Amino acid sequence: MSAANVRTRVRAEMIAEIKAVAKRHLATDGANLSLRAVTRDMGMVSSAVYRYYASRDELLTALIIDAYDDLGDAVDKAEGAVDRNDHRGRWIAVGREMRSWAAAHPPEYALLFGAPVPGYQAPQETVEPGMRPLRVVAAILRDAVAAGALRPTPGERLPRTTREEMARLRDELFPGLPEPIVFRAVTAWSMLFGSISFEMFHRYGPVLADPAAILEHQLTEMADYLGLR
Amino acid sequence: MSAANVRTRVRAEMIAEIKAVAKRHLATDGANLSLRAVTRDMGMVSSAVYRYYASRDELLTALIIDAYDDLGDAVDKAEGAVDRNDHRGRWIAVGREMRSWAAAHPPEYALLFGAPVPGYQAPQETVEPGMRPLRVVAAILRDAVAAGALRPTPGERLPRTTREEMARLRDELFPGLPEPIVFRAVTAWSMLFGSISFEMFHRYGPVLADPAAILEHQLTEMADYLGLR
DNA sequence: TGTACATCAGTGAACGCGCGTTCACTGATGTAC
DNA sequence: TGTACATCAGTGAACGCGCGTTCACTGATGTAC
Repeated sequence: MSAANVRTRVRAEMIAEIKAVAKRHLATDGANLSLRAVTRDMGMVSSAVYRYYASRDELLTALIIDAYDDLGDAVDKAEGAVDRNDHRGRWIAVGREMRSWAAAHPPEYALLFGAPVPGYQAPQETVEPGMRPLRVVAAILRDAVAAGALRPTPGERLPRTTREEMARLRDELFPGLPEPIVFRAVTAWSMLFGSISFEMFHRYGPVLADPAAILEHQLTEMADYLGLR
Repeated sequence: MSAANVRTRVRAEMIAEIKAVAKRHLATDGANLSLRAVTRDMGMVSSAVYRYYASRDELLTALIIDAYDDLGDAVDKAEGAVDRNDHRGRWIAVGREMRSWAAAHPPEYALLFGAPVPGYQAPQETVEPGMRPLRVVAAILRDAVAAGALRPTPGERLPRTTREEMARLRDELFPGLPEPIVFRAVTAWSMLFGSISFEMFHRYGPVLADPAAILEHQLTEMADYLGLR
């Protein structure tokens, strides 16, 4: 309750407002977000934002991290609500929630998963929050293997470079999983993003009537592919 | 050889040069392509470009159509080189060529398949060239069905809305194919784009050593999934 | 083949707008004694 | 509790740059007779 806390709190509120306004601008401007436009909306002078962010890129980074965390929280929550032994249901919950979140936050989705912003290099600190959903998938597969609930993949032979790649990925993300399963996880994950991106970026041509239903079915087919039962 | 042809030819060359320079700029500027920068590179005054394109968006549209056609040609050529009865090989050739083309033209890939350019609405004339590769896939599946070379998909029940959606898609793109096969084609296609986009937009985190090999294996798994033998 | 006229490409200046960032400043808020 | 000083948020002007598009113009190229 010290006096200092007032200034600190006001500062936190300002940061929150800047980000909120900036998020609204993402919707129309995409990645060429304008600091001046943001401050204009807030009734401030453009230079004032430099009390909070050292540059436009720093604000962009903050928005990216926020978005990844928001997505990560949503996925955690959705997946956490499913019975731990229902590995198939957990996987589907993750995919379904990824799509729901994207549909609810199109500009953020584009920012995180669309083409990189020209001239902007995402700093290291964005990497870890970006991995959260995939880590959840890794945990599901790990649990399934531990419970003996993963149908073995048909004895397939990965090419050597690919197998090494998957081993590397396992060490980072999928501890303890055999390479072919890591491989299938990557493939299913690609499918998920391809499908969501098609919908979000309107690449299906004519608008689909019920993209959620389509994804739902795709997720069950990918569950089979992953060997989840 | 009439005199008029000279002016016409020069004009065509100018258009080609404008597009070539604009393509180079796509690489650095992405979708916020600048007409002034293009004309500057050509040693022209900025207003001169209006003799060739009525607006920046018109130039963007021309670039998009060119890119779709370039991709379409590449896919046609790659797929056409495979034995007609090797349906599996034809599918793999399509996917492989899509990736090669993307890897060779990252800015064009981002333009076609990344997040939509803010404030730019792709006109109708870009739709048809954009469908070309998927039409090739449709032809492969049609041939495979006609040759009795498609393993039947396990008797799966699509949800009603999804089945209707697939029937609609069939009428547009996949004449004569049963809904479950259309569905699997859409899913495999999503996987392909997800995988290419992950690579092109650097969403795999650390750079992969051999993304082409990974995609190759993914394509064979998707061939199994499609029922191609 | 030569001449008068029409077409068209490219110029240069301008309009009106946008942007990120810096800097010296005012005035309010917080801290130390 | 009151006062002197330090911190910090926000201002307003400016720098130096970018952009798309319009417009009246010059001069070269092409066409009709």
